[in-house]
Formats: sequence, C-alpha cells, structure tokens
Amino acid sequence: MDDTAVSTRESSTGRLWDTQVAGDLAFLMARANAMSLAAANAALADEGLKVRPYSVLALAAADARPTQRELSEFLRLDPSQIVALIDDLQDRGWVTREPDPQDRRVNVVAVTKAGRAAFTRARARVQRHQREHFSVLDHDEIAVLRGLLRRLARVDE
Amino acid sequence: MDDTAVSTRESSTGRLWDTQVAGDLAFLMARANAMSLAAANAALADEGLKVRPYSVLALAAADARPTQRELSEFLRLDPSQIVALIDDLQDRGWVTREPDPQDRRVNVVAVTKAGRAAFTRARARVQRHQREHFSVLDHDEIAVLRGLLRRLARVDE
DNA sequence: TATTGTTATACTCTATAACTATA
DNA sequence: TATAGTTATAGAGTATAACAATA
Repeated sequence: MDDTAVSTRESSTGRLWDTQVAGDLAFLMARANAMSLAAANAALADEGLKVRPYSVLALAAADARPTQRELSEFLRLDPSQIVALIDDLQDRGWVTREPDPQDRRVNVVAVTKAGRAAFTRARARVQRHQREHFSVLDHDEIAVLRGLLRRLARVDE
Repeated sequence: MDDTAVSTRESSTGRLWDTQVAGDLAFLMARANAMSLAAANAALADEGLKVRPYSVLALAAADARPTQRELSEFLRLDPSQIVALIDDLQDRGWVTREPDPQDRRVNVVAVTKAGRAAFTRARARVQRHQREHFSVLDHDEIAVLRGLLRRLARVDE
C-alpha cells in the first residue's frame, strides 16, 4: 500500500475525540441531539412537518387533550410559541382549540379526523427513521438509553 | 387532609408522559438536551461563556491545535459561525489564530496563557454542574449513558 | 390579584451564497 | 479547479414584556 507519503496534517477530526470535552455529557448530548433532530426533521419533511408541530399533533392524537399551558411545559417552549404552533396545525385542519367549559380561559387542543390520519402517516415515518438513525445501537441498548434519557428529561417535573 | 375538592383538571403534565411521543428517542433527547444546555450555560455565565465558545476553548486548551474547518465539523456548525466564535475568544485574549506554515490558507487555533487559566476555571464549574445536573443517575449509569451517546454522536465521522 | 392565551418586538441562532487568498 | 477562511444577509428560532378575558 502506498501510504508512505501521507500528509503531515491529520485530515480527520479523530484526534479531537480524545480530548476532555468529547467526554462531557453536555457536549455529547448536544451533538447526538443535533444529529437526531436533523434526521427526524428530514423524515417528517414529506408530510410538511417538523419535530415540534409533530409532537403537538401526537399529544392531540393521543387524546391527551393538553392545554396550551401544558404543551408549553412539556415541550419546554414559551407559551407564545405554542400559539403559532397550534395556529399552523389548525390552518391545516389537523387540530382544533376547544374552550374548556369549566375554565373559559383555557383552550384544550383536540385532534380532527384529518389530523389523526396525518399523524398515523407521520408516525410511521418517524418510527422508520428511529430504527435507521439509532441502528448503531442494538435493541437492548436502545431500551437502556430510553430509560436513562427519560429519567433525565423528567427531572424537574 | 382537605383534598376532597381537588380540581377536575389535573394541573400537572404527568399524564402526557404516558403518550407515545414521550417514548420517542428524538423527543427525549431534545428535552434532556435542552435541560442540560440551559444548566451548562448557566454554570458558565459567571465566566461570560456559553457552551459553544467553551468547547472551542477546551479544544485549544487541550493543545489539539484544531483548524477552523475541524472545529466546524466537530461542533456541527457552519464555518462562518466559527469565525465569530474565535473572534470573540481572540478579543478576550484567550486564543490566537496561528497560520499553518505548510498551508497558508489554514488557521490553527492555539490557547494563550490567560486562555488556559480561564479554561481551568470554567472547566471546574462545568464539572461541578455535571455532577449536580446528572445526579439523578448514579456513577455507573452515567458511564453507560456516556458510552451510548458517544457512539451515537460519532456515527457520521 | 393571578392566570390563560395572545400580540408585538427585539434578540440570537442558523443557513446560504459570494468573495479572497491560497493550493 | 478546489479549499480555508471571511463577509453579508435572510430566515428561523428564542425570550420578554404587555395586553384582554377570565378566574
């Protein structure tokens, strides 16, 4: 093999993975999340969705009847961002705002028939994506990761 | 205890955690990352740093002598964003751009004495933060999580 | 008085393309 | 021709404060 005249400069970033930061959970999580988010958004692009509106649709489709305030907490977004998110899904005819009769300040987000169908399609894509994107881990490892992330993600409830 | 007249509406978001999305790795990662990022940024705020510039400083302080291109790949940021990041650290006197004599197009990022001191202070804060923020997991669980995230984060190298 | 949803706005981050200097 | 770094800019995402309706 002719690798005698290899460049002085290592062309890859391999050696950067031997540094301290590369072991920081905050760094690893940020990088893994950026990759996962990009892949998930790509998977949802054909349905004209991204992860955020998909999550709202999913909660509505699960008949969880979330209030906008609850969505704000759960998705860790400002209430003002939830407005735009729901406006968009409502414009597509996928969800509706139902005023709570017991507290007329509150809107509950409900799914429509079309919304349920859209969610079913989107969910199939997301699940296929997850299998592919996380295929570097085996079934048991994924279960372990899910459990650990779940505990971290739920910490400040 | 007087909890007989409790409200009809569950005030917490607990029930949302029983839905399908709450098990999606993409969702869990996004949420766990958002929490971790906010905590890490808060930990670094006293040093006038955020996670991004801290990561650049860390790689320079590790004497990895990264090029701007390598930083771009490693941090998953556009090359144009690296410019501003390094400008800022350079203005503080913490890093310098050293032109590579072998390829004068290339800048290598090197740490200064002051930069090394700043990094030492910042690193102590970050490590303290990590211990606190991830304290819901025990030592072994953290090691497992780090290993799994590392494999995911390194996938497309 | 406090809270839900809403609007407006400013700020940060991100993505893209074009430019320069070197190779 | 191709690549490293830079600049400019538009778009997306985020954070904050103030407001109306209701509690």
